[in-house]
Amino acid sequence: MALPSIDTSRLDNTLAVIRTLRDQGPAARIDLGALNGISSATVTSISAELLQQGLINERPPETPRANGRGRPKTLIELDPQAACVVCIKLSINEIQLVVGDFAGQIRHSEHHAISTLTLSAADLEALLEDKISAVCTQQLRGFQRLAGICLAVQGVVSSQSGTIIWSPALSFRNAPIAPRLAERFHCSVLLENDANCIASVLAAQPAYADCNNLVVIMLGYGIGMSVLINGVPYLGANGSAAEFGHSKYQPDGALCACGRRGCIEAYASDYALYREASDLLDLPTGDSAHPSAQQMQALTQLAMQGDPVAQRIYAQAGRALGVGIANVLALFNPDLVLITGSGVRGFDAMQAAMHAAIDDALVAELRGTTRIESCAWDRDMTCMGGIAMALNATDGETLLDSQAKSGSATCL
Amino acid sequence: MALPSIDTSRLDNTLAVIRTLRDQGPAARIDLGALNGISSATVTSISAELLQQGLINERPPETPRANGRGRPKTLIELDPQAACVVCIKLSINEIQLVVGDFAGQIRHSEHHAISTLTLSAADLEALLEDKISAVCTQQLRGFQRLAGICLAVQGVVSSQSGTIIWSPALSFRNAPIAPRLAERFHCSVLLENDANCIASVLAAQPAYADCNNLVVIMLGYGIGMSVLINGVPYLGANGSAAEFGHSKYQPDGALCACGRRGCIEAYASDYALYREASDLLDLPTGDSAHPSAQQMQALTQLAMQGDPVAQRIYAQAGRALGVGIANVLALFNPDLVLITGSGVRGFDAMQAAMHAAIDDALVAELRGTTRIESCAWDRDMTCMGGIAMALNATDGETLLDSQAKSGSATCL
DNA sequence: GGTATTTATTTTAGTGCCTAAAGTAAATAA
DNA sequence: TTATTTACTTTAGGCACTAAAATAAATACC
Repeated sequence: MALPSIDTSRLDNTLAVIRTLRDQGPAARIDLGALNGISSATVTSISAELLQQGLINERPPETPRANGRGRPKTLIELDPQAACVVCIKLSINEIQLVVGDFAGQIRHSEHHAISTLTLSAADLEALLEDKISAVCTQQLRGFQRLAGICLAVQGVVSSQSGTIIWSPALSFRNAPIAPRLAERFHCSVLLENDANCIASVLAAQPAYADCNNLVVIMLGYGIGMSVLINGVPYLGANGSAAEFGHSKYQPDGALCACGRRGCIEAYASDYALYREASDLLDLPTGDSAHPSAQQMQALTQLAMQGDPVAQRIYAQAGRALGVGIANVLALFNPDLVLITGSGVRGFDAMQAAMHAAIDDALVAELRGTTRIESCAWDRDMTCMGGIAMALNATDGETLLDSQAKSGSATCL
Repeated sequence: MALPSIDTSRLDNTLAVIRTLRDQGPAARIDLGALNGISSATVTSISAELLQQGLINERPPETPRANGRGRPKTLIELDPQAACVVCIKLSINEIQLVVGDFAGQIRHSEHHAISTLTLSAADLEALLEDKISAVCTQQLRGFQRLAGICLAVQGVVSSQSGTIIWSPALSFRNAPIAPRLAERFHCSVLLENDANCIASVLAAQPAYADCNNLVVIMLGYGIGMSVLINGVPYLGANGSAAEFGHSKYQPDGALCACGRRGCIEAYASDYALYREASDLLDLPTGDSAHPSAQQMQALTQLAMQGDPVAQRIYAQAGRALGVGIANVLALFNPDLVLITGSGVRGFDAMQAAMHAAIDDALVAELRGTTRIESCAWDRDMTCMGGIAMALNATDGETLLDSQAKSGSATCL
């Protein structure tokens, strides 16, 4: 039972104003009131505090006056320097570091090739500390504070305890990495599944704004999923919810990277497709258990050009994906299933078989009104989502902190 | 984005007091404060209003004084007469009507044998109106108001629109029944899936109180499921979430009542078990497509007594159930999966195969810490849950209503 | 039996947050 | 220059809460 609490309306309203400014950009007090269902008098009061705390700025009036008569609006905007967050994406053999400012804009991005599978837990911790320190020294001049760090990891993570339970990028398990970093950098550290980060970005797009139940499936080396219920990632009891890739297509079917048989991932992931294909087709040589983007590109192209063997392999993947999605529809009944990730490059070759499998598996009543769509992907989306989530998670702290020192400016 | 709202704390706190009294029985103001995180001064104020509105009563002090010194507690309790709700359970060839009072106690229960599959939508509406009217006339004397009606239905329902989308008990589809009844009886009508009602009852039990993510699987003629996330049933976009019975075991497998192939239900439901068994075993004659409790009892008994054919059939059902549960674990990662329903009578015969299938399907990291348990079932649980849900849903209205007439007593 | 002590409830005084309405500011239109 | 329009700020008042004081109703102790 939810405890009915003391009045938190001032905090709620202040956070709502900050988030509206972040999502929609500079806005007038009267509009902030309308958007958030509060009176403009209250916005005046809130914005006076935020100004005093240095979290927002008033925009100078535009010289070429906007349309309409009456007193012109005075726009307020987040002070980008008020805080910053760092997002680190950890994937197989690569880490990406991104810095975002208080207004949610990306300020800096860097990639590092690292053979992640050879790291020990201590190595990873040292590596991350090192990279984050370097970014702090080089990129965070002028920011009032480092509000938080988001670690976006492929695999199963426990956000609550900040533990990486199991990641395909790492050879060790159960690493409580977030508390370590939090202690080292004196800020809150958010540990997130990469699919949840991407889903948060997608959910913020106007085209998907009306989806209260959104499922995002990420095709790539592995297969990930995120379920957003009213915009919030569904995590389950210990963070291993939404493991679509390891739901079943065929009991006793193909071997999966997890060690079990018949997982969707064992049919429709990059490594599964390439495993099937490499014996039968003339494809670029290389580590066929960890196919590169070039290798996958070659395979996809064969299917697109009509090669029957490649087409058969993609159709099989589509069927597995379709049965998996049918289960997702039956169990989650989402408004929308969005398929993305680097693997969407081959989606056209899977699509027909996938839809056939879904129609075959479920009667219309259970398919419901769920839309199933694919969506373009780029590799920066994860960190954009991580930045947004880290800011959201730390706004309360930032507020408290700036109330405490209330104006006495200290820089990093 | 959630709109930060005007201050609803008085309403929240009042509802919290009412619910605490319903869940825990009579309580003192000071305890109500402690339980809900509000001051006893506030409870005094709230309870004064509720007394004036006739929703609660003060208990006379107990004559043999309780232990301890100091001023004795004055217990307040819900006035059972302040309101009542009716729950109707609609299942194959039977409807049950139950009356509950404002304190959540069952006051009356009746069963009617009805051949539900021959009803038209209009017939059903007329039937329900008739039965509810009769109950109102005979059973609701003395209650201040009929706060609401809960219709608990097997199958897919849209709670939002009050439409029965698809039920195995009915031969028609898409019946907007709830608005009709609401109009007829001038009260709010809640349409719920039967599994959600049962899950609500189970979730309220102290043994399962710490489960934020609870999955309840109902074995019976069909197979139903309810997912409770923080105590609230997860409904999905149009109410067809948690259709575990129609998630897949084997693409192109056994034929299901839904018309598709390979559903879990096509292996582990009563009709599936009996279909397999009736050709091979000497079982009571009768409609083997809709086996009775007696028929199922006979089949279960054979398996329990060691009949190898019956055991093989139950083991197969267990495997299907296991694969289905593995998918549920991968996708929902609940704290607890509770297996109940009339079909638990045969659970012992399925259990070993089920656990083997789960272990086979999922690595330990994905099985996580989920407990999988079975739990006894009785046929009144659905309506108990319906009563509880209806009361919860209508407390706000009851409050408003009694504020409006504020003391001027009118009886039904 | 009469006080002291303990515990529960009610009353009082004060705070925080919000809103509507009135007042002020800053523009354009006439 | 004045009227009108629109945005923002100030004022006055209300509601809900809490802490602390006051009151109530018991038991414990002498």
